[in-house]
Amino acid sequence: MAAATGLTRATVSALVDDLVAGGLLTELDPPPRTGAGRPAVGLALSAAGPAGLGFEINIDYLAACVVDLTGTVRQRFVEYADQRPSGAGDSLAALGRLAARARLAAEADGLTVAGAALAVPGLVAGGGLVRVAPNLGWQDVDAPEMLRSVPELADLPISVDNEANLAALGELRAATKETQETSPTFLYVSGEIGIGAGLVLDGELYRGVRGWSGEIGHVTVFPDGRPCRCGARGCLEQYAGQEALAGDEPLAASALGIALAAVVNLLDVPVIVLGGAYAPLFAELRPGIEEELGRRVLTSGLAPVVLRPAALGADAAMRGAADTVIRAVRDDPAAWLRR
Amino acid sequence: MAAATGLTRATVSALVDDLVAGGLLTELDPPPRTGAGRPAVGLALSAAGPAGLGFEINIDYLAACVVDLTGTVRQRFVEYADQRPSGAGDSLAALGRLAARARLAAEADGLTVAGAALAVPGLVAGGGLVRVAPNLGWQDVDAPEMLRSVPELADLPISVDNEANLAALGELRAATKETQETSPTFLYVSGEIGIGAGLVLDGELYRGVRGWSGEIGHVTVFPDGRPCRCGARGCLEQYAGQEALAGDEPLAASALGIALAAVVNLLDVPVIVLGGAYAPLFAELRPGIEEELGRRVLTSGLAPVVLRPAALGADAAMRGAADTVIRAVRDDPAAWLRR
DNA sequence: TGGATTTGTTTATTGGTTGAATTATTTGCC
DNA sequence: GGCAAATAATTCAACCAATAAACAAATCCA
Repeated sequence: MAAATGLTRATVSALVDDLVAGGLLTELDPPPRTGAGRPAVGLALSAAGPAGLGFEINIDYLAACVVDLTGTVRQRFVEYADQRPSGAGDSLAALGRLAARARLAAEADGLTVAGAALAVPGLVAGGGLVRVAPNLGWQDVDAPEMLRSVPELADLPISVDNEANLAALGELRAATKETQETSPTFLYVSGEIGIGAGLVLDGELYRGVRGWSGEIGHVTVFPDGRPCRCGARGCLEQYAGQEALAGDEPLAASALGIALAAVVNLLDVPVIVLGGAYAPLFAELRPGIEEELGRRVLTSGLAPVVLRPAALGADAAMRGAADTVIRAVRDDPAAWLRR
Repeated sequence: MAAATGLTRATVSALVDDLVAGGLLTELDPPPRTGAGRPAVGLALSAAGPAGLGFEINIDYLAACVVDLTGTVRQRFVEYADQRPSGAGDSLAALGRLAARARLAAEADGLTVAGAALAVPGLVAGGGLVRVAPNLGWQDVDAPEMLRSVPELADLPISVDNEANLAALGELRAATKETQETSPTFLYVSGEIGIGAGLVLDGELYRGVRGWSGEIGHVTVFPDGRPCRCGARGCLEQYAGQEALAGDEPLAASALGIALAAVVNLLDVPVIVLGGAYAPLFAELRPGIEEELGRRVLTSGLAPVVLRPAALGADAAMRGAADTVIRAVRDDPAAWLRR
């Protein structure tokens, strides 16, 4: 570690001692074999320290999970039920109960939940206010406030973010764990009734100046095409949204390919992850998308764009939500130790 | 400054002393009036310290300039001549002579040129190799190597970058100076024979993983439209490139608007700057572009996209190039003091 | 078993920041 | 004109985190 950071061994020792004492790191009991010389003490993120509570509310399910520092899912609760008739109050109350169960189970397991984050399929303003979630029928819902009224969650900092953004973060965590790459760049595309995207640039989610990035569903594919509920014509959503997919649409893959080619031409994104309803359809969609990418991406001859399905499936958003909590601890461990 | 940085006045004093001694800052002679109490010593970036040498090679001109720490252009040389028949060797030799004149004039004026950067209308690989500059007829030209063979430039670090990227940096500098905003987000679009773009996110140029970002000219506008030299159909370049503009094209503004709407939907970019050949045509292009943006950007009802012409005109790229040198000094002044 | 090798700890030292006190220079009021 | 209040800059001892170098510990290999 000293070699990797440029600090002296003494400094690293002092810092590591603090982190071990604070429960963020643990020393591995069978020390790793390192060859000649005194064996190094193995270090790993602690599985007993702070944890993140992530939850998601979507059209047909509620879900909550607790993820520890190592990225392992320690608790996972899913409740399938159509949320559209419920209204925000009932949905959030039910989600609160689910989350409370997850938290209690995790703390019985020795974890300390450091915070919570909620994924919603809609536009979220700063402060966690859900501006509008069209498919849930929500408008201006103060989700953190309502969740905090559950006694078991009252003391937690609760943040809210868009489902596609958090799913992208979930996939980011999965990708950095899988490959060794520390700061990958990719676009996560979530096909639901609408189409959202989360853009990860150099290992960081790019939310846009006002948090309105990722609206790939309203990128124009056919300028004079079908009218969209947004008022424009030819939006991607009309050709590759869930309704279009259900209607045996030959245009879905091609339309996606055209829109994704624009993203790659603009941003030089080397990897595209297909999630939501696209994940199970990956095999069928792939050829059509790749054909358009190959044709329309200027640099496709130099390096082809990699296309893959979401590694976490439907859990991506909830896992990403939990990960935002973990990430906050990891980014400033001293703040956690001072608490 | 102590209040702004959170450091103590003692610390700020010590650091400022170093910067003044090193010629990076100067104390203002008539101290600014601050009200009651002992007047503060005014500080400003030194106009006599390190400076950046920026140059540009384009189809019909060569240009070089020297910009000081304050952002003021201290020397500016432009030589109009068609570079297409010249070949890379002759063009770079002529540019080298121009740059040498600029440097000597600047140093006679008390400046120390800290480095140089070159803007080219083409794809640049890491290390400054110009992969391809289609409109100059260049292929795999080691521009830094050839420029360093000019004796007056031999000792300078020379970098090379794409014209649109550097022009975006030039506009960034102009925008931060104009408004107080420290890290603006905008897209700079350069209309030349091809169409390039430089994307500035939160005050930083985003080059893409492999440096291939900004290829907005090959974003699809009409999927089954005109064939493009890149092999695809319906690329923006075919409708809003310089040739299309010259041909009295009613589609140029609308096509641009469609492509720009995609950028805004994806990235939530609040400002778009039109440069290159678009700058003088701004008034004509604006209504058509704004119409499409209003229609196709999902959040245009919440906050309209701001459209403006390039503040620096044709000098943007060269100024941006010089600014990269200045920026390096500003980002790590200690390195400059240690030199 | 002993030397080579690598890791971890101890120790005095250093360099940069802090905090409090001090000095300097103005404005505004009587 | 003089004095108080306000603000800025400097000085200096104390502190803290990181360093460097020496030392101790634990392994491998001959």
